Parts: sequence; C-alpha cells; structure tokens
Amino acid sequence: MVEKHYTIKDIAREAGVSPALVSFALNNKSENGSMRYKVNKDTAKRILDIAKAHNYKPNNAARNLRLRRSRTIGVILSDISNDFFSGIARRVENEAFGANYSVLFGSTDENPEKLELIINTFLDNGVDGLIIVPCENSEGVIARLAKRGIPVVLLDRDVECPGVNKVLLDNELAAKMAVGRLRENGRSKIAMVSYKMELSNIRHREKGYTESVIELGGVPKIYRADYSNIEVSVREVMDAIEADGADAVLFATNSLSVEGVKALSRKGVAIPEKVAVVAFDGSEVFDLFPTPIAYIRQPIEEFAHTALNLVIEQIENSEQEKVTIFLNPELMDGESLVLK
Amino acid sequence: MVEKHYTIKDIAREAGVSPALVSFALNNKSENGSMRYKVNKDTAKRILDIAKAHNYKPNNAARNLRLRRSRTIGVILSDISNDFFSGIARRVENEAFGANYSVLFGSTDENPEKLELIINTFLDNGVDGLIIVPCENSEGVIARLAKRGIPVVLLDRDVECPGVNKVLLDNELAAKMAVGRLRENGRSKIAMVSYKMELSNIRHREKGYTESVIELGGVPKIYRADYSNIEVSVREVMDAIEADGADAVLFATNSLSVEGVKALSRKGVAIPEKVAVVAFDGSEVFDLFPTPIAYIRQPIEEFAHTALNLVIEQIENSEQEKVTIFLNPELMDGESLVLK
DNA sequence: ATGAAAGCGCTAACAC
DNA sequence: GTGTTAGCGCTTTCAT
Repeated sequence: MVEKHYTIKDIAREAGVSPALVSFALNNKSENGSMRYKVNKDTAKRILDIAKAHNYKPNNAARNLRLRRSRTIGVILSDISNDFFSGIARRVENEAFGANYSVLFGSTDENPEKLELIINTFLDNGVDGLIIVPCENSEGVIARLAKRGIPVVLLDRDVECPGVNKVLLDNELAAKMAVGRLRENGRSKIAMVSYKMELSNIRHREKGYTESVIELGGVPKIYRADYSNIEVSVREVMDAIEADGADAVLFATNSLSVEGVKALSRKGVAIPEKVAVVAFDGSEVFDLFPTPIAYIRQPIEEFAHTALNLVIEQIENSEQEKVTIFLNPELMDGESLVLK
Repeated sequence: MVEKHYTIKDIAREAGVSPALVSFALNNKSENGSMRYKVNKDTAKRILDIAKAHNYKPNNAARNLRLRRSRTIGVILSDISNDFFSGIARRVENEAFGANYSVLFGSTDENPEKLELIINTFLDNGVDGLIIVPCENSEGVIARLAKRGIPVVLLDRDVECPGVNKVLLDNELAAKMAVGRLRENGRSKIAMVSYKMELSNIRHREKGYTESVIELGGVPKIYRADYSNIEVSVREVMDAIEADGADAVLFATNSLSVEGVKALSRKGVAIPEKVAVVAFDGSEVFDLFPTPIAYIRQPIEEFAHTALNLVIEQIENSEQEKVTIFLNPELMDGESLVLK
C-alpha cells in the first residue's frame, strides 16, 4: 500500500469510458468462458492495454471492503515448530499465495482455551475460513464455528462435529502396515509408544496396532507417555519396554519417535539388533544416527493441498457438500526394522 | 469478514451521535496521553460501552482503504526450511500478530531473480514494509526499494546500500570466540569450513577466524563448499581437512555444520578425540549424536524483535533515522571442543 | 454495450 | 465538544 497506484478511475479517464466498464472488462478477463457482462471487444482490448501499460493492480483493501471478504485464511496447528505441522504450514502458505490468499498461523500447544483465543483473534481479523488441527476438548468451539457458517477444515485429527470438512490420515492402516512389516522381519514382541492424550489420530493408530498384533497372534502392549513432559516420560517408557523384553517398537508420533530413539541410543540398546524401530514421520534428526530409521510417511503435500482447496471451495461456495478425506500413509523402509 | 459486524454507524445511531464522533472516541481510547480530538468524557464512555456491548470490531478493509496501508509486512528469507530462518519467521509472525500486523513469507533460495520476483509480488499485494535476507547480487534491487521510500530492514547479511536499516550478527566476534575457545582447549591446527558464496556474514566469519588464528600464532586455512551441492561438496572438504591433519574445525553456517558432522561421523573420525568441532547455530540433528556439539548461538529472538520493530517504526515514521544494529553471538560449550 | 450512482466502513477536514 | 461532509477504490444494480 506504500505507493499510489493507477486506479480504475485513471484507466477510465484515459480510455474515455466509465469506471464501471473498466471494472467489467478487467473482471471478465479472468471469468472463464461465459462473460457475465457484455463489453465490446475493442473497448475491452483498449482497457486491458491501458491497464497493462500502467501495470494496474487492483487495490485489495477496496475490493475486500466492497466484496466483504478478506482473502485471508487462518491455519491453526498444534505446534508450528513440529516438522509435520511446519511442513504443512509452508505448503499451505505457498499454495495459498498462488491462489491469491494470505495465511495467518497460530499454535494451540494442545490447549483448547488457546485454540478458542486464536480462533477469535483470527475471526476479528476477518479471515474468510479456517484450517484447524483440533486438540483435546475442542469439539464445542469447532461446532460453534460450523454453526455460524464459517468455513472450517479439520486437519490430521477428527472431532465429533458435523458441518466441517476433514482431511485425515488412514491411521489404522498406517499402524497395520508397520506391524505387518515388523512381523515379516521376524519380530514377535512388538510394543507401541503412544500418548495419553485423547486424540483421534493417536487412538486410531493404537487401534490399528492392537488389531494387527492380535491378528498376527501376538499380544499388544501400549505404553503411554505424557505430552507435557515428553523427554522424561519417554525415557521411563523405554525403560519399561526394555524390561518387558520387547523386540520391536512402533512410535505413534514424530516427537515420540525422536525421543524414543534418543532414549534407546543413550541406553545403548542396539537398533535393530536388540529392538527394531518404526517411527512416525521422518526426521532430519535421524540423519546422524548410524542406522537409517524406518518410518511411516504422511503425505504432507496432500494434506496441505486438500485442506486448502476445501476451505477455499467452501469460502467461494457455501453450499458445498462437507466431506471427510482419508489420505494414505506410506511405509518407508529402513535398516531399523531389518532382521539381523 | 465472514459475518456482519456492528459498524460505527450502528453505534452512532444507538448513541445518538455522528459516526465521526464514534470514530474519534474509539481511536482516542488507544491514543496514549494527549487526546487528539476532544470528546466529552460522558459521551465517550457511552460510546465505548455500546461498542463493548456489541463486541464492536473495526473493519480492517475499510480502515486500510481509508488509511492507505495494509498492516502487512513481507519477510523474505533465504530458505524458510532452514532452522535459523524459520525460527526468525515464527517469532516475527508472533510479534507482528501482537502489533496487529500480518506477515507474508517468501524464500529466495539464494537467487536474486527470485528475490526480485517475490519483492514485486509482495509490493503488488500491498505490503507496508519488508524484512529481507539479501542474497548475492541483490544490491541493485534493494537499493531501488530504498530509493522508492519503501521501508526495508536487512537481516543477517549486509549489502552496500544506504537508506535501509540493518540487523546483523557480530560475525567477526563469533568466529573469534570459537577460535579462542578451541585454542584454550589445546587445538593448534584449526580449519574452517565455509561457502564460496559472496555473503557478508560468511566473509566476516572468515575474517574473524583468520585474524584470530594468526593472532594466536596459527596458520588459517579455509575450505569452501558449494551451496548448490552441499552434501557432496562438504564430504570432499572434510576429506581434505582430514588429509591435512587438522585437529579442529569451525563451521561457518548451520547447514555446513550438520553436513560436516555427518561426514565426519560417517568417516568414523572421532569427535572430539581426533577433531574438535564448533558448529554455527545449534540443531536438533545433533541431539542423537553421542557427543554434544559446541556451537555459536545467534540471538534469534533479538533478530526477529529488532527487525520487526525497525520496519514498523519506519512504516509509521518515514523520517526515521536508518541504523545498523549488531547483535552478540554466544558460545555454547559442548564436549565436541573438549580436550580429551 | 455503456454509464450514473450508490455504497461497503472508516477517518480527516472543516465547520459550528 | 460535536456534527457534517467528503472520499479512499472498487463493484453492482439499474437505467439508458
């Protein structure tokens, strides 16, 4: 907004037409196919030429004011310093930019009050829609949003709530793939490290794990750590796992994976000789680890892409059918699950 | 923008005053100290009460249109997936949010054409000011910005260009601290790994290194890797360093540090027994490395805070004196430089 | 096919 | 102290 641009009025004067006509001409340019307003081809060309010559850029503030929208969307994540989320954030921002939307970010740190606070601030700032990674106990807030007709897309985690779009991983499948692979590699005592938190994605990963282990004739055992005290908590959990004599571990999230491998490494437990490992999400942190760590890969790009498209669609068409989309995980092999 | 809010007009009607007066009352609220417009205390209170009762929120689009600004600033970094930069990005965004500014991000990938492209897009989008991490050969573009009176703050790297604010690390000092510390630990053949790129921060780190080594009676030797092919390039460099029999290495940037330690580790070179190491910037990647890596810490928070304040100041007061601020590095000890 | 006019919500001059 | 007026740049009836 730092410089005076050419306005529609200026173009109108120069073309000897009315501002309204300029607006029509300019907007029909992008209108694909059927012209909503019929403007003479020659006049249109003259107008477009002048616009281009002066490098005309519409004033967003004016347009937004008139159109009662901001072309801004809010993205609320659990923790933007987590690789999975920051990866999504980056891609959403990029794609949004291409679609001429701006993006606001916020982190809930798994705190529903903070979530509500951020939502309100974003709404005050006039966002047109929201992409949200819900945390525990956020059903209420989100349901209210949906009721108010605000475009919302839930990401990564499900929440009991109608009227919103959802983009989720097929978490059960993810866990099953991991367990299956560990079994193929001859592991029989497969433990899972998870969180105590009541989050749909984690619960589904646990479900997939449990079912899969039972199906393969094993005995499932889930160890749950504290989100708020992850380092210490995971260390204790890993001690327990070692004591119980597990020969494989599946981690439920990326932070658990990092802390878990760290703990094993510090304890001198050989991976995969003693304990095989499958992480959730890859991490640069594993780069310096002697054994390449196998992990479940989530399609970050698709998460970002799908979620963004859904909000935008909903913003531009409030009648949109609400959908829940499941994305497919991928098992990335690594020596950490190889039989030795 | 998704809901119809109470407007100034509504409040005016309800309070039985003119919209203008409401505006005055509302804006004076925040005006610290002297009221620019004198509005009767009682009327003011009545207005404020009504506003609060209806949870009045000013319409940003309207305000921006009227005030000819967007309250948006652009932040252009080298690579937002680099920890140092993403750390800054996060903090800038946070603080900006508090100051009621929105932030747009872009990455140049060290490409001056891309820098120019992003700058133009941001300008088209009406940013009020820019925070830029300049890349090689970007003097021209940036000088032009400054000439057009666009508020610009340069971050991390210096560029020959008047009329812009700068926030830089005292890079010479950083290198000197590292070399000094390595010397104290009995290292005498200290190598430095750097980039070929012509960037002020890197050059200053090299300068500090060279001077310091000479001062301490050693022989400086700088090995330069390719930014575009960092993994392979660093590996070669590390081979050369080993061949030359250095007993310590100082890395010039965080990506060099990570790749360097990775290379040493893969080669089986013991840290610090064989080679002591000082990294630039910490990294989670080192968490899984058996030896805690010593590193130069840059004050990320201050970078973000200072840069943001400078742009905002410049946006709100175009007469602002341009300054260059040097931030202090900190040497974080770690076993990687301990004499064994 | 084109134009006139109104108005989105806000603020700044300028009266009174 | 308070109100009036005008207008930021754009879109959109409604007329012509």
